[in-house]
Amino acid sequence: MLRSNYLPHVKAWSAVVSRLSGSPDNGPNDAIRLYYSVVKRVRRVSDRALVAHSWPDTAAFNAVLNACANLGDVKMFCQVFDEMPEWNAVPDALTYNVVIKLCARVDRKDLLVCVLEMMLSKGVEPCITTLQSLVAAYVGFGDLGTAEKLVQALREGRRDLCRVLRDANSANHDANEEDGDVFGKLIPKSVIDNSEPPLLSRLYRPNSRIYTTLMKGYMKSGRVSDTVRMLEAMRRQEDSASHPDHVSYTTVISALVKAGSMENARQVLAEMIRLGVPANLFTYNILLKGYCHQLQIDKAKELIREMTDVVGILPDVVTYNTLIDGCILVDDSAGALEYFNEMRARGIAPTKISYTTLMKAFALSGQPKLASKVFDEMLKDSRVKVDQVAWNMLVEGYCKMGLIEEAKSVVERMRENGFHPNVSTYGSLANGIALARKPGEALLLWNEVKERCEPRKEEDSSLPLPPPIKPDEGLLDTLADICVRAAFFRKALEIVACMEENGISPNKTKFTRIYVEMHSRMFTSKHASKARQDRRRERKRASEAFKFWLGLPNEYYATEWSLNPPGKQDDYGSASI
DNA sequence: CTAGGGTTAG
Repeated sequence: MLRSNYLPHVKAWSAVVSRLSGSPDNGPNDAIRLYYSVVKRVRRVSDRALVAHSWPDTAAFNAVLNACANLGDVKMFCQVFDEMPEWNAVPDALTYNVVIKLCARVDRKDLLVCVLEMMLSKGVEPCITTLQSLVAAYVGFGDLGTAEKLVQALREGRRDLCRVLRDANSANHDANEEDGDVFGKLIPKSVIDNSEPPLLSRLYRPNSRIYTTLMKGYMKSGRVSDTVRMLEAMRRQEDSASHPDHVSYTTVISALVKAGSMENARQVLAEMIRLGVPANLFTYNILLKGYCHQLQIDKAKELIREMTDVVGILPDVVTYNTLIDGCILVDDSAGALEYFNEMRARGIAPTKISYTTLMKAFALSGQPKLASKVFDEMLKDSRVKVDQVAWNMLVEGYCKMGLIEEAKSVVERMRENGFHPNVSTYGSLANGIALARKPGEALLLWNEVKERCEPRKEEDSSLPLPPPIKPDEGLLDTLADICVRAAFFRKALEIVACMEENGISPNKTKFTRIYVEMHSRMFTSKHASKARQDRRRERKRASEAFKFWLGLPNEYYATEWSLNPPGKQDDYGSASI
């Protein structure tokens, strides 16, 4: 079989897998597919030793596992992991670092310490980035307390890190057991039963990456002074490996920019320059965003001039995307277009974010036709792939103008192209419907939203059902608002019940005001015909139920509950709050 | 230059 000679060397195919594993869009899936296509061909060769050069090694597995982790696919991860012995590939520190990343992706904070313990018990020595991954994972969970304890323990030269983490974790037992059986084999929780946890085999000094990871935690949670204090502490460190570098400074600048302290942010930049720590494009882009958000476009332009002319850093696509968004913030859609064209003229390729941001400029300024033209350009540009956000922006453009029919036909096209509307799409439609004053459309929309809220059942997955959605406050409040105004009280009650199921408290004050202003004199006409009164009965019942929910005086206060027809009790079901 | 600190769109 000559064919077997055509099997690529593991170094070659795993390099591709590695590159794909972290790339956006379908990269991780392609990575896994590539792995299986090679492995399948190797398995077909009767004497596998002949194609040993193609066997996946530990590095190849790490790349595939990274793809699984990026997808958050625990089942696939365990499946690939279990195939390692077949090829004599032994998990190394990097493999377990990817496991840590997987735990972070799928919300299993409780398993982080188990990974560390398993590494130690299997004799795999953690590397410094293992510890950084752990810090990053805790930071990602918003658990800065544990992240701090971890860093502090490292600083103190402690080797009982597992003990430290177990103690920190003992507070929260609410582990998500759903993946337990899948994870069970990979990371046995039994390791943390009674016995004293293993000790680190050596000491680890925190480096500036670890400190910066913790700083990022402070930054993300808006703790500006802690971020700045961390920088100061790093500067006082004796060992140069923990001194702040350009990323540390940039993180501080990011924290200050987020807090709107542009003056202070500029001072940190000046400090970087003074100390000879090179600011880079990231640093400038962050500052740029700050000026745009402060609506200081002039300052933004000045900064770019300084960056280009003095420092010699050229703007990139992110710079331009930020500037385009900055124009939108000051209602300058023409300026947004100018920057877009300037960018292209300079040979900087627009990304899907560039196109979508430019669409936003036209959508928000009431020019859906122009937004649509940008969308068409995007479709023609082979370098970018139209995604959900772009479709949503197109829908938003029409909804912003109350052009419901156009918006609906875009949603149809969107479906034909394989994208299901999401909460954001529905939010735009709801706003458009409110603007167009077409409450009948709101009923249709609510029916669809209601369908998508239902948890899907495994059995009837014969058809590719759209994924379930978790409606947000904006969407439900808008729908309820429309229904209350249109006196669709039955539907309004359904929607507010849905809000409460999703932990959103409906704005009763607002709905009461709308009810009193618009409907308090409803059903008071004495001149209606008998037939008309009959037709109105159901609506009146709904109205009373809604008043009951609002806490307004209603006929239930004056009437015996038992007077309701027994079979009709359910009518009020959604009102029983 | 793969897991591994800092930027942009709904």
